[in-house]
Amino acid sequence: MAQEEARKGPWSEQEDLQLAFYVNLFGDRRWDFLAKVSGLKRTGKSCRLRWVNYLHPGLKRGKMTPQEERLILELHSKWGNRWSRIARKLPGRTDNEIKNYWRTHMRKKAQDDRKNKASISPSSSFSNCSSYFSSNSPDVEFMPITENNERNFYDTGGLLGVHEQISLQNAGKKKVGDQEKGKSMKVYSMDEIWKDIELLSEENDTKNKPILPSTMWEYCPDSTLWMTDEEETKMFPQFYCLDNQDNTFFIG
DNA sequence: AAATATGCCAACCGCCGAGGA
DNA sequence: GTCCTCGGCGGTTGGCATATT
Repeated sequence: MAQEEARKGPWSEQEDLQLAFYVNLFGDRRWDFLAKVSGLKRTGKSCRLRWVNYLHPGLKRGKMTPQEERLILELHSKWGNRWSRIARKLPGRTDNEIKNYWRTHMRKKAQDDRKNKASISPSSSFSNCSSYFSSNSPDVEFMPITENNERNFYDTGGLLGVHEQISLQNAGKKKVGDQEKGKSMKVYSMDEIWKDIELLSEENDTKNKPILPSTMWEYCPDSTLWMTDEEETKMFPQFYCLDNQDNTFFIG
């Protein structure tokens, strides 16, 4: 079968909404499936990346704190470029973010070191790092997570509803910042959600592309879609939940 | 004010391992 | 045991924003 050419490049807000909606519906595991079901002309990989690095509700934005910097330095000296592993110890930070951070800041630091070395004594840039730890640093494990209890950041389940977060992102135009995470359940009507999507499709001039596949279920050959409430709750700790009585969505 | 350099970040690419057929 | 698909990971690149000259 001739696969349609996958879309590449920056994601539109409409695509983000679409992806977030379907991730909340089906969970964040089967990315190929999600890519198909959602009607997005993206690869599963691309969807996963977008979710993990940008749309995930638990994401922290903004500058690294000194504690985070210290932790990155320490973990990198321990594990090297195992960014995903390091990221697991920094809740809300992605491997990509840490990788980028390391590249820019450490490159700069290395340059500075080189300058310093020229004037002081010869030493590796890491000896510099270790002195950084020993000095003024309290316990580096400021976020104690045991190996067993290690929560994979990529698992679905953040504090902020996707719709809420995307709205915030739209309001703040990309830079989410350290906004207060949603502490209470928020209720959206179907109309609100779809209005958002419709607005976006108008803005982006999507030329009447359907947001949803004609019948969603034709993409769901898999019995896992029919789970008990309990199973579903476990799998999707946070999702849109349709209230039949007043036709609203809960995000919880 | 314009040109250039640098910083930052999103996204792609290719490789690898796990799991299923 | 082999092949295939998919997800995850690390490296890299491209483009936009900001700073500097």
